[in-house]
Formats: sequence, C-alpha cells, structure tokens
Amino acid sequence: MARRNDHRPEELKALTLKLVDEFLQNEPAHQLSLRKAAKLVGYSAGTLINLFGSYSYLLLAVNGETMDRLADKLQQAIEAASSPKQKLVAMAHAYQVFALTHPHHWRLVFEHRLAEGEAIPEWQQQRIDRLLLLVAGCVAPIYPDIDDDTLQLRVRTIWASVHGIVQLTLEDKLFGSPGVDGGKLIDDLLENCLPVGSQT
Amino acid sequence: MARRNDHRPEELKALTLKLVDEFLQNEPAHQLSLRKAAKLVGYSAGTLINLFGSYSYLLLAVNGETMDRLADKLQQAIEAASSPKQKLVAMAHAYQVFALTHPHHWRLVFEHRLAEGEAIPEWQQQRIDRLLLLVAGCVAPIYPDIDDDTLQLRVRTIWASVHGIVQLTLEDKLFGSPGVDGGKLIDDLLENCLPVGSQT
DNA sequence: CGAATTAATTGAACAGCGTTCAAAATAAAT
DNA sequence: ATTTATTTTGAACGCTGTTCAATTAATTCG
Repeated sequence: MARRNDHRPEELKALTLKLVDEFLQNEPAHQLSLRKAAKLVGYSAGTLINLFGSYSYLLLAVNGETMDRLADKLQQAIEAASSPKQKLVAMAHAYQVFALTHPHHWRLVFEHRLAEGEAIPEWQQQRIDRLLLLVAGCVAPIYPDIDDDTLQLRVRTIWASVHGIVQLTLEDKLFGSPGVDGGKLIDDLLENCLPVGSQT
Repeated sequence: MARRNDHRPEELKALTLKLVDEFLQNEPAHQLSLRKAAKLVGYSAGTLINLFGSYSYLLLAVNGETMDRLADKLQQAIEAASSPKQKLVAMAHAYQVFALTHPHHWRLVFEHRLAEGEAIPEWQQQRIDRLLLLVAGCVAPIYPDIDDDTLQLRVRTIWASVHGIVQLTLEDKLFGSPGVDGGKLIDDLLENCLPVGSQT
C-alpha cells in the first residue's frame, strides 16, 4: 500500500498543510506559490492540484487549520477565565495575540477569496459558526435579559469591533504612530461598550 | 509639446487612474493586471512602469484617489449632521455605504501591501492622518473632559470598531446568515459604546 | 529649416505563475 | 506474470511584473 514516498493521500495532504503552515510562520502568503509548496513537500505541482483541487482550495485548507488552532486558543482563554466578562476580555486578547503571533496565517484567512465558480465547503462555514458560538457563549451571560435576536446582533457587534481593532493594529496602516498597543484599544472597547460592568 | 496621444505625463497619470477606477467599479482588483491597465489607457506596460515606478505603486496611487474620495464623503456626512454624536454616526454610516458601493476600491486599500524594499510615500500617510483627524473632530466634543492621550485612544478604538464591522459585513465571511445589516451593528456599537448619550 | 539632442515609448525577452493533460511510473488485482 | 487501476510527472499554455536595448517622437540648437 506504500506510494512513492511512503505517503498515502491523506498523509500527503496533512504533510503539505504542515509544511505550508511552517512556511507561513516565516514568510507571507503572497510569497508562496503552488510550485514552491510542491517543492516543499517533494512532489510535483500537478500532484497538489489533484489532492486539493486547485491552489485556491489548498489555501482554503490551510485557512481551515488556522481557524482550528485559533478556536482552540480562544477556547483555552475562555476556560482560563472565570466571570463571563473576564472570559470575553481574555478571548479578545487571545485573538489579538494569535494575529500578532501568526500574522501571515491570520491575513490569509481574511484576504483569500474563492473565485466565482468555487463553492465554500461546508466545513469552512462550520468553523466560522464555531467561532461565533464561542463569542456568543461569553456574551450571553452578560446580557441575561435581552432576546435572542438582539443577542446575535450584539455578538456580531462586539466581535467585529474586536476584529477591526486587531486588524488595524496589525497593519498599523491606519495608525500614524506605529506600535500602538492594541490591547489598550480592546480594553477601552470592552470596558466602555458593555453596559453591564459589575463583574470585572 | 504634444506627445504620442496628446498626453503629457501628468495627464496620462490622471487618465490611467481614472480608467483603473472605472475598472474597479465593475471588477475586483485581482482581475486587473499591469498589462490590462496598459491596454485600458492605450499605452504599453513599460510606459506605466516608467510613470508610476511599478505596478505596486500604481495600485498605491489608485488607493490614494480612493482615500480622497472616501474622506470627501465622510466630510460631507459630517457637515450634514448637527450634533457631534450625530456627526459620528453619520460618518460611520457613510463609511459603510462607501465600502458597499465601492467594494473593490475599498478592499484594495486594505489588502494591498508594498514589498519589503518599497517605502510608503508621505502623501499616503497624510491621507491616513486626514481620516483620523475627521474622526477625532467628531469624537472630541463628545468627551470634553478627557485628556488628549485618552482621546487618541478612544478615537482609534471607535474607528477600528467601525472598520471591523464594515469589513466583516462586506465579506459576510464571519456571519453565518448572509445579508446582515451592518447599519444595525454600527448603531448598536455607537449607542452602547458612547457613555455620553445625551445628544441623539 | 535641418541636424543634434533629449525624452518618451515600445516590443522582445526573462523568470515565474496556476492549470491542463498525455505519457510514464507505480501499485493493485486478476 | 499480465492486466487493470491509480498516482505522478513534465512539458506545454497563456498569463504575470519587470528589464532594457532599439525605436520613435518631441525639443533644442545652429
């Protein structure tokens, strides 16, 4: 059952994702290419296309791994904190730490777009939903009395705000003074945005 | 003084930017290329490189125009509103309308990055500062008593939050249900994030 | 005006890109 | 061992941004 380099298809897929992940730890995604990825794993470009469908889908798979690791980090942050508000703050900070620690991974998640014809796989949407569920789990106890629609709105408001802070901090494009501490922005947001400030 | 197509260098530059702008009204930036832009304007690829320095700098010039138009829109929104808080809300909504109306322009501004060696021209930083100044002008009267450092922090917190809402709304990547009304998110943010709620 | 000079423009060439596909190589089944 | 099925490759295609010598056009000067 052994193939050319002792790699069954699923192993080869996992190996590729692992090597690409390592690549992104050092270099931005736009410096990667299908051919470079192929060279990394020791196969030809066509093999990777057969495996993933296209270079675009390969990147999508990388993003899937990234989101899994991100969600794990967020979950850890949640579990380490005690009160709902502390959980939310910890989660936001973990989100930012992740973006700053893995900027190339993080940017790829938000900049990569599928072509017109390509459909979004269901597993990708499931990962997005998992993230929103984590946020909702923190936000809901803070607003025990609001209805579900308002809660969903509030969840998205809060998380999109955190996301914006993280992004603009990472790029420091929109900030004249470089090196702005995004942690302060997050604290400022969460301290003043949440009407319920009883639990610190 | 007339050149090949009656275009002096500055005219040709302006014409190129105009045609690229029109292109982005219909198609995303990643479908543009230096050669396509050259064909649009009726010159060769090399001419555009001589004009702008590189394709990357051409895109940067396009982003400059975009930010000028964006700042104009925001300024109009500010002037149309009366109270400081109304100005801020109007500005945020104008920001979102702009992003939804010119998604390809908007994305290009935030996704385009210069290569390692390329330096950010000063005029680009000036445009960024202009945007932040507009926000600061709205936010400052809302918090008349805070010191300048805290104000600068608050300005960035607010605007980064608005930016995040606009981005995630535009991508609707992070929102399970597509077509989420970003306007509601903005209102939710600004109504609950601003401690001073006297002026509606 | 005509010749010399300067500036603008081009088109071919280069290395790289994602993708396709017939051919070659390998593994599995008969 | 031979056939069948699968995996892998490498050349080819049309595209990309960029460089640069050759060409064309505009300006300057005699």
